[in-house]
Amino acid sequence: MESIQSEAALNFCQACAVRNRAICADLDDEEIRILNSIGRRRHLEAGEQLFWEGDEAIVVANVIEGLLKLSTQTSDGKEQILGLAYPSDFMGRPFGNSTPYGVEALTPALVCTFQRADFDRFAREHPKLEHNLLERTLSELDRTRRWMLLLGRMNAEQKLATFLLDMSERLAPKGCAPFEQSADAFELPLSRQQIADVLGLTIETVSRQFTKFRKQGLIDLPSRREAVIQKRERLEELAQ
Amino acid sequence: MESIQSEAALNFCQACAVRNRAICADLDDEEIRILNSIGRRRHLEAGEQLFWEGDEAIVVANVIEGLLKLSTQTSDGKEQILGLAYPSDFMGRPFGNSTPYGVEALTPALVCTFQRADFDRFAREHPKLEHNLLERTLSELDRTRRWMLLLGRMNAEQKLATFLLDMSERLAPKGCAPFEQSADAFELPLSRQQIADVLGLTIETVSRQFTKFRKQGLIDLPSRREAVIQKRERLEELAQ
DNA sequence: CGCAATCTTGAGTGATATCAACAGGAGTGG
DNA sequence: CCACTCCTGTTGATATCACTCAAGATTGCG
Repeated sequence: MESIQSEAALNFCQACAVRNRAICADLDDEEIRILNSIGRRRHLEAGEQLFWEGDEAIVVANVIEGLLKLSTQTSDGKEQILGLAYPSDFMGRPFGNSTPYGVEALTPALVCTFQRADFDRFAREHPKLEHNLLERTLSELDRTRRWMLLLGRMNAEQKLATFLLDMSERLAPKGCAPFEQSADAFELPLSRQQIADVLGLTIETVSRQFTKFRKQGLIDLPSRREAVIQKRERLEELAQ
Repeated sequence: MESIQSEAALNFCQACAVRNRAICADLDDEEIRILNSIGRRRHLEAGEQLFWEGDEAIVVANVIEGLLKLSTQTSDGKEQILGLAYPSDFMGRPFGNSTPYGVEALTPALVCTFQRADFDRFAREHPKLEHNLLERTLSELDRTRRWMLLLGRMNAEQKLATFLLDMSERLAPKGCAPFEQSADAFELPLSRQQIADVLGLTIETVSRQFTKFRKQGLIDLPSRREAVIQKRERLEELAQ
């Protein structure tokens, strides 16, 4: 088992779909070999939990495929989704004692996990990786702060318009080939309740806003899990 | 002028109040000397702006003394405060093109600024500093995400209770001497409007909640800019 | 003392939450 | 193929919390 793992090690990372975008980008072969030896791939079903809020921070992970949510809740059980993790995103809390949020797969997902102790040690010895992680963390902080404006100062209409535009942008690059997949039609990887938990609303308010947008011809909803943006400019005006 | 600056260089940082807590902690004398040569101290009056949202990200800075706010606004002018910067905190966007938030001093402040290009170059050459910055950014991201729960899922009462407890905690270590300053009585460095902008509320709602807490005996308000926590446990229950 | 800025309080409104009923699909078993 | 159920989402009725608008009160300052 051990030898199979190490033999396959290089191929694993080399063939990795996010090899050039994740924090392991720009590492040399030797570094990749080490990283590979301490990382483990893991499949998750939709709905499966990768870590729980308040866990001892034992594990960190990279997303290879799929979509996951980071979330927390008030003591009376209201949930707030703190962010979504797309392929190449990093999850978990290095250099810390506990994971301050739970992580759950929204779609079937493939992640690359590391024991935090291993990861921390490797990171401290490899500034290039720490630099990549720093850039990623700074971007994530910017994105999170932008979301604070949404949560604190936008009404339901602005929130949903912003959400739809954000999703269409983030889900589009999937087919980043020459024939780029239309960003206007996409599958919603979140349920209405989860959308509500992202936007700080209730499921009923989200549903009503969807209906309103549909009746105004801004969007179409072929099914519960599909959305089509029909008047992007108008949505952009609403989102501002 | 130039020579005075470089002569005084070492002393500047060595005498710095946040020397051991800011991202420059643990740097050796030579590193400190370089950092000092590229940094400039700057005083800010309360209300003075250090950078504007959307600025080209030309400058980054460390807080030495005072309190500053990071904020952004919707296109219709509603403000959201994204965070407060206390002594030893880092502000600005290294490795990026524009500062995604404005920074304004809430009290008279002393900051240590760097041209971003200088800072970026120094950081990339000094992993220790990048590591410090990474740890700080990770903590800030955790804190920001916790605030998302407040903005998205708490009511006005929970928000203000959380705010008061947070302030009392963050302002307390000022007198971190043996005779620690009481955390229960503190000066509010924010106006009612600014508190509203932190909490995603209106000034009237904040004012009403203050009055309610005062009438319930949870807090005292000796003046507009002072608060005294009288029933901390009760506030903690409300904040959850 | 008077003015301006900030804060507080009041009254009324409105957006979103809450509670409740219903609708539509997907899966299951007869 | 059709009933049945479960789950998710939609729609309606009502309540409530926070916002808005407006008027005073307090504070600081020249």
